Amino acid sequence: MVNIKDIAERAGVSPSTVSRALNDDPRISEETRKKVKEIAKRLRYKPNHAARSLITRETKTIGFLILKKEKPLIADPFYSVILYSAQNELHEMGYHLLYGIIPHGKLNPKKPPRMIQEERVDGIILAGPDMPKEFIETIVKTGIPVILVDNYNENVDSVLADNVRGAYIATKYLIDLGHRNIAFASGPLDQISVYERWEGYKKALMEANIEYNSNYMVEEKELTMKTGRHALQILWKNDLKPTAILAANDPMALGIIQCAKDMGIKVPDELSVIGIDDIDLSSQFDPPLTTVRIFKEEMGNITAKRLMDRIKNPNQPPIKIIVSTELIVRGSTSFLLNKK
Amino acid sequence: MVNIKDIAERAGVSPSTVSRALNDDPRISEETRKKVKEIAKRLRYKPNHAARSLITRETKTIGFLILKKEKPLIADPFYSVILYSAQNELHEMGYHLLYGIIPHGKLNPKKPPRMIQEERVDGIILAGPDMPKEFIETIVKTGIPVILVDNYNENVDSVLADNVRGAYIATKYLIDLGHRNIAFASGPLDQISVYERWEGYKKALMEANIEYNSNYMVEEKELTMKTGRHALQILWKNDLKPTAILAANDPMALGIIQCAKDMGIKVPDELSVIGIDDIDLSSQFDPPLTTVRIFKEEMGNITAKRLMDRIKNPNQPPIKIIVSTELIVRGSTSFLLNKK
DNA sequence: TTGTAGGCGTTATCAA
DNA sequence: TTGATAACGCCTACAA
Repeated sequence: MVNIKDIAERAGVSPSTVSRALNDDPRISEETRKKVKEIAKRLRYKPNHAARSLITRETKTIGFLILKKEKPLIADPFYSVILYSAQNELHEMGYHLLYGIIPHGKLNPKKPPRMIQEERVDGIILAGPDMPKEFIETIVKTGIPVILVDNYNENVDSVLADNVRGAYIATKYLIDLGHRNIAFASGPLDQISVYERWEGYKKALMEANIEYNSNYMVEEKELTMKTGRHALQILWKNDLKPTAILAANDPMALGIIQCAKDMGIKVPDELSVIGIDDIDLSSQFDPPLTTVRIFKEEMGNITAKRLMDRIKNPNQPPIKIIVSTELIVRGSTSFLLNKK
Repeated sequence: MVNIKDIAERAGVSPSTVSRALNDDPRISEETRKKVKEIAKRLRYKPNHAARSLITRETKTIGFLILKKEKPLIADPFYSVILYSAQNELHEMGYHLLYGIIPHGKLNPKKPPRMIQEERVDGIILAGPDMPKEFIETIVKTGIPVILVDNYNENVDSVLADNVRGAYIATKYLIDLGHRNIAFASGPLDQISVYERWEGYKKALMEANIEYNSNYMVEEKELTMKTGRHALQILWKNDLKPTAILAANDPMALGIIQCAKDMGIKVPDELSVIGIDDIDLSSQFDPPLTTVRIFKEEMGNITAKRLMDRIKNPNQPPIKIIVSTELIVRGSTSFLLNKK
């Protein structure tokens, strides 16, 4: 690979002049700058990253860390989109993305990840709600800029969807359709986004003077189609069956719809179902799922931008960025039919 | 961050001794080695990556490149799994993964990606069937070790699922169930894996002396539930309707099942449907999808391992690794019922 | 078995 | 406006 010295020789100047010309140092003559740049281009010169970062102490690389649970070895499409859009944004700004996925068992919350210890990254994105608090704080202590996506910690920047409002507008929509017996098929409440959705659900009920009924709330361990099915079976044991269900996310909603079909319950005539996420599948389902859209791509972009900003200006107080949500009405919800 | 000099001082030896002790150079005394390592550990020393790679010319980093189409901004779960398992394997071997996603329009096939030009990676994984040939060859020309996943090029290593056999065993299974009118809901044939699946399908027909009927083949532009639905509608226009359909992948198969339900066609009684991929959803579907399992995780692992091997021993001829496939019988297929 | 010195490619400092 | 020189942290001849 061609280096700065090669260019210097050909241009008849010193290596430091070349370096300055290439970095647009103002105190270099237009003439030499031009000449140097031309030669550099002709020779397809690219600065050696290791050498540069050794002295500048900048890697122009951002780490993206995500935790992996044992059981569902699925890569969650939600984070795939975040990953994509974040890297896209970073690339525009001349940064690279170092991707790390930590198997759940292997995490040592007291030890910063290798990419930080080896000084391979200038900042780090922590994705997902199950990042242990202690681990986050270990990383913060290293002094590296950090940002959280789909998670919250008061000491660092974070980007979240407006889950409270998302669940709220979904529930309110059901109420406006005439429903009163509205259930919430929940996931693990220790995940902040799930918890917030639960809050939004309750808030809408309260505003409509509908009493919260704990029999209408099922807390599942996971957010999958399978647990959705399971939730419906539990809910259906109630004497007074719900006429509408808000699911904590789309896969659960889809599971509920499927299970309802199996049980001979008509969706949406006998049961309205609404999800949260707007995954791709939802629009293709039968019936197409009414749901709350999360702007995932925007979340990824914003995460990247905010992290860059913090790297440039480190002395800012932590902020929490809430990305709005939007109701998408499709076919899985309908007016309450007066059957009794 | 603590460096080799800090350790040297504390240990009362020279920096080079520290370096040697840490790298297990045999001509260092057990005693000093022990002492040095202990201090290093206590001080949480991690070698600075930039400095090391500047001299060793090794980055201990592998690039993972994937193309992004304009339309479906979805991150394909297939590659998410490959990505995960490859990075997992690389991590075990002390390597990092630099993730790059190229928007389809932005690709310049004549220009190696920035991560290569800046010498940030020791090798590169190219994922996906739509990587332009010219681009692959541009990269090969740089001399960097390359491996392809779900794609093939005679000049480089590649890892593929055994698509021919997968489609073959699926089709054969349908034939063994008594079906004769078997359709193939295809995706774009310029994708190697789709093409191979088509071949496997034809091979099974031929062996059973069933004539290939081009009316039973629909080539869709994409491999989604939507195109699956569309394919069924086309196929159903035939005078002699198929009694079984092999879909080019699982989402298409699921779309076919859904559409069949809408049209009042009973699956599997009136129509057997079989997919290829075994995505997570398939087992949860109603009816659960009979499909051909692709060992995605294994493909990712093997890709990483082979690339490492090639980095260590560069002078090997290119090889093509075919990972076997496996039939998973579930509920979407059944014996042909004699209705006429 | 260990230490000294030089160099990897780049940028930063100090002179000129 | 430019050049020489040092330095970043590590590794590796060569010397001791």
